[in-house]
Amino acid sequence: MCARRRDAEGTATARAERRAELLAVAAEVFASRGYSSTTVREVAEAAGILGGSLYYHFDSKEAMVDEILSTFLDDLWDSYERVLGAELGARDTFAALIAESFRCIDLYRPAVVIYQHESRHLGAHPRFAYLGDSQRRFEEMWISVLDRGIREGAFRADLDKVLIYRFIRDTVWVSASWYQSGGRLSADEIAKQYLAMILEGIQASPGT
Amino acid sequence: MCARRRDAEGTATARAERRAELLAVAAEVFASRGYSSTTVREVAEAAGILGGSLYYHFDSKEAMVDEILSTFLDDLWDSYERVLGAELGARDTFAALIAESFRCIDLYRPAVVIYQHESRHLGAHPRFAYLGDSQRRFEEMWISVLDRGIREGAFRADLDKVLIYRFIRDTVWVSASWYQSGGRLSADEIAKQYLAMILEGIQASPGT
Amino acid sequence: MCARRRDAEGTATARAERRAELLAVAAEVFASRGYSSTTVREVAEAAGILGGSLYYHFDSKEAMVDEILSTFLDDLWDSYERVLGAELGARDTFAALIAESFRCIDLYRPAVVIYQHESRHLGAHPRFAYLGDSQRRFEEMWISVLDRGIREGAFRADLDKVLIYRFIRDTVWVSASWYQSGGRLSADEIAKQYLAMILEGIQASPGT
Amino acid sequence: MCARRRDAEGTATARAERRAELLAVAAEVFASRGYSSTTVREVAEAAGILGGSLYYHFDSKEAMVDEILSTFLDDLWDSYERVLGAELGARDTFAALIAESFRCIDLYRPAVVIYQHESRHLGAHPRFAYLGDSQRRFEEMWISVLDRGIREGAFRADLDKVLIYRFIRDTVWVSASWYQSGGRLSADEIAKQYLAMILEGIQASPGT
DNA sequence: CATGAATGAGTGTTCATTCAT
DNA sequence: AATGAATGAACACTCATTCAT
Repeated sequence: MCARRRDAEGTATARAERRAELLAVAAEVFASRGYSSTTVREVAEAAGILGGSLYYHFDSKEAMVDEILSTFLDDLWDSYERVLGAELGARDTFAALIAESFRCIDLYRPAVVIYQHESRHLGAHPRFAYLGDSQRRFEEMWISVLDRGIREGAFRADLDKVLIYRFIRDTVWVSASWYQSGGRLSADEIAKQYLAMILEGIQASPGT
Repeated sequence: MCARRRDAEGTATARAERRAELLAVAAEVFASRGYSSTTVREVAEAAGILGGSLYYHFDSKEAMVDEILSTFLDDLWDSYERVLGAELGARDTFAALIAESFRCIDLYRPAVVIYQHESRHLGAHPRFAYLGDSQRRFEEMWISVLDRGIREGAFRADLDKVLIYRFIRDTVWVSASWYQSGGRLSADEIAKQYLAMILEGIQASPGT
Repeated sequence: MCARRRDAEGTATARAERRAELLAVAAEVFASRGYSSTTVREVAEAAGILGGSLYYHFDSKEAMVDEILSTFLDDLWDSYERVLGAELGARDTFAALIAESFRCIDLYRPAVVIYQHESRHLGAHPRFAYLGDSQRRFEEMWISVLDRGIREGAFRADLDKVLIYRFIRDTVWVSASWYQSGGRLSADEIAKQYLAMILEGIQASPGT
Repeated sequence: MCARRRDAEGTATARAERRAELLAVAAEVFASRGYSSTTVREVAEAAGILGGSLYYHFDSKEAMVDEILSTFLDDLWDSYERVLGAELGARDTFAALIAESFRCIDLYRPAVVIYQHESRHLGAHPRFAYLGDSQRRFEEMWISVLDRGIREGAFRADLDKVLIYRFIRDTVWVSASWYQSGGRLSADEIAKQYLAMILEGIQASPGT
């Protein structure tokens, strides 16, 4: 019985590991070649197997992106909620959200790239309704943090709130398209400098 | 003679106008659905004709994007060169380049969106080598302006130059994906506020 | 009235001439590129007009080959019948038929080439049933001449009649594919040497 | 181990056999309907599969003809070289070449037919440059054999050499268009009678 | 007579997917 | 788990043909 359970666990784990391996490969390929221009054969080839064999592990090409994207988004929202639950001041919340975003970019770079390129396109299918939901929730969250920051006097009041939101969102998330884990600059370092640019701008301070 | 010339001009113009019309439609569709996921039939349908009819005007789907992208890039570089030729200070050059960029986003929004989504993918073909060339030239130009600004004391010296470049490039150009000509905010207004955010940041000034 | 008739005749003639011109061009193009691989546009271009304009003169691409082939076959059969009507001996009939064949190759080279390449393919359509009829009549005629020649002692009796027929037919008609009117050898000269080879072979005579 | 090797051989062989089967079908269809008027779907249907399925085995329609033609030409030239290497007299070389030609017509009838109908057309593409090469080599070879035969006194000197060459080439190879393997006359028998006609002609000998 | 824009059926080809092995 | 042959719908593109001008 014990042996059996160990076996069952072993194969279940092995299966999950193989899935994860294949998804990592798929994410990388989808990110670099684009989801719809990538063929299932290319994904399979990158994984060292034949096209048809992927269908033992996944129901469809769509199911692969689905899992890639939802895994990433689930982790992202978990971390965002942890930050929001800490009940910090607006500025510190803001800084923490930026840091968490870069952490996720570091961890899920291919998924982020796919998200940016394909979310509008995929969002049309009911299966991917969660992409739109996430986006809306995302906007609400940031606008609310910005709002609070303006009320608290941490952020400028002379700018359009929605414009600030988009400015930040775009600049942060698009960095996934050039970010390289293990590159010249760490995710932390990029996060730090990006936070500085967003908050203080790139202009030399008059007093410096 | 006069009639003849008018006729000749008329037909040549009519042809060019039809091309421009169809290209505008194609650009819009490519931008919203993605180049490779858009079928030629969809473009044609959006133009109110049948798929095959597009081939009377254009050699291929590729030829369409080619014309869309190169028209945009030609105009962009013309205006950039006008700015650089004016020999302003680094800060003013910087501001003028941002303004010109937003002017082009306003004029060529679909082309810009296509450029961002497809340039890496298309750049692989020799036909689209100019996309890579443009990108390199673009980076050199901005880095050189930033360099000059740092030397002139206009920009902060404590940030990574390449990071600043990417920060600006991403934030400016990605705005094409949500910008709506005739929307709540004009291109000029967006350019102004973006310039403020880039230069001064979103943090409330201590003295205010 | 007289002027009118002259005009009417003039235009009717002009029309017929234009048709003939266009058919000559079409025949040349069909012969060199193959009927089905030749596009109507290519024919038109070779004639210096646009594709659609051919439809003022002809009902269809098919109608063009039809006219090209039937014109040739009508002339061929007229001349064959003249030969057969002369009631010569088998050998002289044979020689005259060969000569007439080469005369037609000279006059209708492109039509002959088209006939050889496309007759089986076109013959499937009821419109081109006459191609098959012609072929059958052709075989009967030659077999009967050969038969008579064998009975008269002019031709060898130790060979398969059908084989002789095919041997001659192939060697004569295929020459259309390389024959050039106005080339090094005239049609007459080729006819003479071919007749010699067919009758006497290429072996050196023992007595020479 | 033995089982494995058999398996490996088995699959490789099975694949090669399937290719050969499909190529044989394709050759037959191309030969009877013409290469460019034959659709890939027709080839597939003749093979009992669907159009797209052919692309599992072959890269393109072009790749199919390519393989069909080059397989035939490779074998043809191998056998020609064996004949030429035997260093026989001109007449025997001549006879052996004719015999080998008919052997190849018997073996590769559809390929021969395709070669005759499409070689000019296909030869334009660089991929099929070997068709032109083969043709030139072919002419050189025959002309040289004829030359030698004339010098040796085996062949008549009063005929145009190039004309003899074309006479033979056409008459021999066009026979592929009507030859039926397993028909009334065997390839050997046809070769024998053709050789007789070419060498001695069809005229009754004076002494007989 | 000829143009040029459009049609629509059909072509070669691709590709996600299936399934017996 | 993976293979490999096959499917079939969809794609970019071609081309004979039409027709208002």
